[in-house]
Amino acid sequence: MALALNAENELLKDLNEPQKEAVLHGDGPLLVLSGAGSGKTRVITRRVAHLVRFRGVFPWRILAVTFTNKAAREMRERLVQLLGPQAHELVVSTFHSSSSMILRRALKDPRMVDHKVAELMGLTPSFVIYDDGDQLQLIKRAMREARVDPIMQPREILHRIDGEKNAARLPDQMVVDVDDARGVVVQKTYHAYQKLLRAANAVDFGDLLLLLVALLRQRPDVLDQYQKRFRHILVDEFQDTNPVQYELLRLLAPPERRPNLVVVGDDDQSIYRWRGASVDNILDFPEHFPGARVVKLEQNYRSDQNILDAAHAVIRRNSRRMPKKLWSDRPKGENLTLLLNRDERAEAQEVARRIHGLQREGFIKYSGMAVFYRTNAQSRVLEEAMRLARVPYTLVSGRSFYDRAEVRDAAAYLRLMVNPRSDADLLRIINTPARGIGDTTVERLVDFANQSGVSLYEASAAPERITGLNSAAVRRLSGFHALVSSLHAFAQESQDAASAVDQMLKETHLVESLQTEGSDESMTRAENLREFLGAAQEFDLNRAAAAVAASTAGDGDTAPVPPEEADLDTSPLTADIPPLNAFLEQISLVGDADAEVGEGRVALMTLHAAKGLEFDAVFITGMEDGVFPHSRALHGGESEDGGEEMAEERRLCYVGFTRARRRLFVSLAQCRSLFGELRYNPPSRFLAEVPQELFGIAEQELPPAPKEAPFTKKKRNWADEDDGPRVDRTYSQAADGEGIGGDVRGMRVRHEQFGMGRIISADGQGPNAKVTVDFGGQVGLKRVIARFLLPG
DNA sequence: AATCGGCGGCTTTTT
DNA sequence: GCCGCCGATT
Repeated sequence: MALALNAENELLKDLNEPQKEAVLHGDGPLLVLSGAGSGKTRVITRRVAHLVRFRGVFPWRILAVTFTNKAAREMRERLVQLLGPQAHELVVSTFHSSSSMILRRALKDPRMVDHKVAELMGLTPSFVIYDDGDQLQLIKRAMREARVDPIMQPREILHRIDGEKNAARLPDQMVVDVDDARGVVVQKTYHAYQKLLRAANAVDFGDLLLLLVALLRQRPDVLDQYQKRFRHILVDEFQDTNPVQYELLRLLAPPERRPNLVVVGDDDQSIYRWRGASVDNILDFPEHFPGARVVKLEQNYRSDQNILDAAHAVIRRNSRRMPKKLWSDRPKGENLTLLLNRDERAEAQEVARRIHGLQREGFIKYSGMAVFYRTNAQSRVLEEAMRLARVPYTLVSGRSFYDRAEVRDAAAYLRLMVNPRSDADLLRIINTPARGIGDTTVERLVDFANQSGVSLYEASAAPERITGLNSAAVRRLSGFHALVSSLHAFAQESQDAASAVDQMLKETHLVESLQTEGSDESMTRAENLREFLGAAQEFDLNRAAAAVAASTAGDGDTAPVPPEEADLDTSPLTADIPPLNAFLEQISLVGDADAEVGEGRVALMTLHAAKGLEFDAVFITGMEDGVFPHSRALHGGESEDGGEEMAEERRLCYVGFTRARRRLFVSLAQCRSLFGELRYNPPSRFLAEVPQELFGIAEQELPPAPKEAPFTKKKRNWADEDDGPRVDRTYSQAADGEGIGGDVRGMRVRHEQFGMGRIISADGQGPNAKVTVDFGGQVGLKRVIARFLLPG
């Protein structure tokens, strides 16, 4: 017993009081309001470990959900450290991934064979998950088939459908006013779209949650099973839950039963409202779950006080917050630094220069620094500056590897292997590599399939029945059908993902066809496909290792299962999913998990991507009204959400600031080109909200901004220059704003292609102003865009 | 069947 | 300013 106590103390020793309270909280709902850097992951992992080791809870009774795979992986790793192999019996995964697994299990369950859940009709356990691109394709098809008025962009319809799914509404449950033409379009398309998905044995991301909710609502027997199993549910980043996710939680943990539901989050860090997340979920939690205990974690262990003060100064302007204030017993630390720049290039240069400086001082490594921006479009200039200044950097952006065309092709083949009904995948690769099946043939195939009510794959089985096809087309189609059919048969037998990938690459000749092309680019693509095979091999190895670990767990000294629950399924959710399906699931839901921030490199990312990370030094660029806060949020007062958009921008700013441990640089440009146009934005309102005394003095003189830029010079080679204060020479020919800059006639100019010349006449304004130039000799008169000219 | 050019669009994007 | 889509062209 003494030993156990010591072990327990070990588990609690470096926790502060509220953290301990959350870890030791007994039964019933608990809301942990956890400010930035206050150790929330630590609370969740310690609580899980405590439940298992000191409260006799079986690990398989615990469901821990996160939003991102990265968060899930980190949590799992920490739990393995705390619990050893037993941790593999826990369910630690994302909402989507656990929903997907529960759905697959349910579809497989013999009791479900005649499942009465209409929304699930047509789905088999090997359903595939459609991504963004697939969705859009399907939307277009749905629009055609439902014959809707093309008054809306497919993208917009998709977005609206997504919204409906996030709100847990099926097509029939959509609330549409008859006069609302657009709403009618959305609803009709939504109906057709769902039909197409089911016909293809496919789901989209939204379906994973929505269909599970529908299933649990209509099948009390299934619901009961999971309610009984998961006696402890923990949710991370709860501020980002959307209504379906919340509904799912309420089904699994009904409020009236005082469930052991622990949600952890920070309303101030809710930045995904536009994706359907609802801050109300966290704000109203105590109401929805009567008797919920609330614990606040307000001690920040990450940032110096100055940084926290700045962050607080910004976030306090939001109304409708849970009252709390972060504090730290860390020193005040360095002042914040404001970087004023003439334009976005100067800004990027300055950031690169400061990064060099910090690195040279020796206290902060490249890997401890990050540059944030509001929109991806801003990254280009920053990247360029980093390259020229020889600052090693990584661009942190989602899931690059699996987004490459050739990898997606390979994935499409794999999905067809497990699910030949997947029309979107078939259309993607029917002529990849080129096998002479052109648009006309495909069109006829699609028509035929529609008329016969079968999938494209099935339709291609008897191509001679398709009207209008010549014999060559018939032959090619049946060849293609044979290929898919053979791959499908192989997949049924295959015991691991890698052999299936290998077989697929062999039979399709994807790699060879790229190699015959011979260009550098196609060689890289071929290489990517081999890497894809490598990923499958690695996946198999990991899976084997996890299986071993799970089988050796299980013999702990936890309490016995009560006899009435003896038939409860306690196996890992991943059990029984065939390897190839599991691999595909990982590709769809996890993406490129290994593409981690490079060691020894500065990280460049959007503010959204920065959530959950921390760095010694942070640069926030583009601190201008219109950039950050984004222009869309600027005129938000009268919009339907009453300034919620601005509130979200402010939370984003708070997230950005609180990523910094020691140094925070905020940077703005007096003007920047946006959509090819020079824009003069006022400094961000968030800057004005930060008390002056937190800043050192703005260190640079702000050079006068250019008004118009008739000549954009080629990039200077910044890296070759010294580090002194610089005056960029890009706009040495600043003009006065009239026409393309006063009278330019007669001016000597140089053009990259045409050489030297003299301006004859000019017309137009702004970036697309054109001039007629006499280049003399063979070239003669040319009308060119003024931007492409250098001063001669 | 592949390529070229014009046109529109355009925040963020865990899954 | 850049990308992606669509239609037209060879």
